[in-house]
Amino acid sequence: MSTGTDSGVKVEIHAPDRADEIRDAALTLFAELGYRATTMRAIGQRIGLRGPSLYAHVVSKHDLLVEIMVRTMDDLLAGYRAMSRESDDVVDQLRLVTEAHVRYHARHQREAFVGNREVRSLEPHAQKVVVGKRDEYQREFVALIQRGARQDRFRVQTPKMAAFAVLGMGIEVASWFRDSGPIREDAIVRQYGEFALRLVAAQ
Amino acid sequence: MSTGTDSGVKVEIHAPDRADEIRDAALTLFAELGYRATTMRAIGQRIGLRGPSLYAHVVSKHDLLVEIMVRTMDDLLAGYRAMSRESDDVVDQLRLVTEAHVRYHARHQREAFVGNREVRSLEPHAQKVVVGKRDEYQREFVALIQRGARQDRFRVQTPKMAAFAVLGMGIEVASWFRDSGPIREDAIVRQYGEFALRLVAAQ
DNA sequence: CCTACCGATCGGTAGG
DNA sequence: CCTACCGATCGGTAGG
Repeated sequence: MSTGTDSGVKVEIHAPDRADEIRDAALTLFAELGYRATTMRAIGQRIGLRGPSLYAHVVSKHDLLVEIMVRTMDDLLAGYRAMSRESDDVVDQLRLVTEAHVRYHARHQREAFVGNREVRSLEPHAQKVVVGKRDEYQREFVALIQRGARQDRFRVQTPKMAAFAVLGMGIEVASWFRDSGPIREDAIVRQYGEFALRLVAAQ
Repeated sequence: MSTGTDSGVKVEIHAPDRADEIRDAALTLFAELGYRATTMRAIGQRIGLRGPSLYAHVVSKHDLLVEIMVRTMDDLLAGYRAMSRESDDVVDQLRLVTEAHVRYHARHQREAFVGNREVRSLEPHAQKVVVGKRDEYQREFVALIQRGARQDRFRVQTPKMAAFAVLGMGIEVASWFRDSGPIREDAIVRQYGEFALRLVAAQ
């Protein structure tokens, strides 16, 4: 066991066991084909197992989706909190949390794609949990922009709309960013941080 | 037959026949459940038919998806072109095409959701056609922002990133806008048009 | 971790 | 536009 950084957040790194391998294979296929179109057989095939063998390590296909989506939202929330603690200045905070948001979506495209596409594939209870976390994440951005507006550092009429615009442009990075493309991850992250400040007309 | 306006574009309005009814029911279910999870029986049920009866009006389930997605991209492209013809000023143009983009995503949430979620459910040929149209739409925004940058009306380092940011924030409107919510469609449309100009630091 | 297999679902066709 | 039905797929279990 050791610790590493990802989006600036300390995360546990441990030797990947079978369950982790399965989750990773599932994530790849859920992103490529969609949850419904992915079969347990295909997930097994990616790691040299037969479909039924997976059930020694995971509860069900649905449970794989839940674990993936809960982890995604927890990582985003942890990234937000870590970054907002880095500064007391609301302008810096908005830049930092936007950068973390965009970096996550550039680096974790599979998670972002599945998270946005498969919410409706979750059973009602799991959906409530995941949507709750997503709403919490969104509310953090809204509250931050409201704070900035109250301090007269941001010029926005509706903090909610500005927050959703910042979140939305960042989410879409997951759909077009390619590691092999001409635009570097750091360039995107910095540029979108700047875009966020422009959006709220930061003073 | 008569004509109406939608996103400022003249579109043919005709008495909806069975095929239109089926497409609309399919669109609703594709958006709610996803393409794979939607059955022909369920589509039929929404309009009082049995599953097999649909085949008198449509070729296949896949063909329904193709028709829906091609129409979506054609409507977006037509909206873009209609709006960009409304002005010679690049600042006005960016505001107008962003407004049309956002209005489409506020009004056609089902189409937007399916369009973004189900590209990978298309057969290779159909996927090439739809992705081609989407790329064309994106290139229009990039070219417009490049033009504005050359005229020194926009201050952007990478027109492509600014274009994708504008497109992305608008696309996400389809995920959170609710007709019954506190924010009115016109308010969103105007605000996002303004956001686009702020993003490119329009002079 | 495997093979064999069950039960259910579903797109599409046959034949009226 | 319907009922009856085929052929294929798939999540998950049994039993080793």
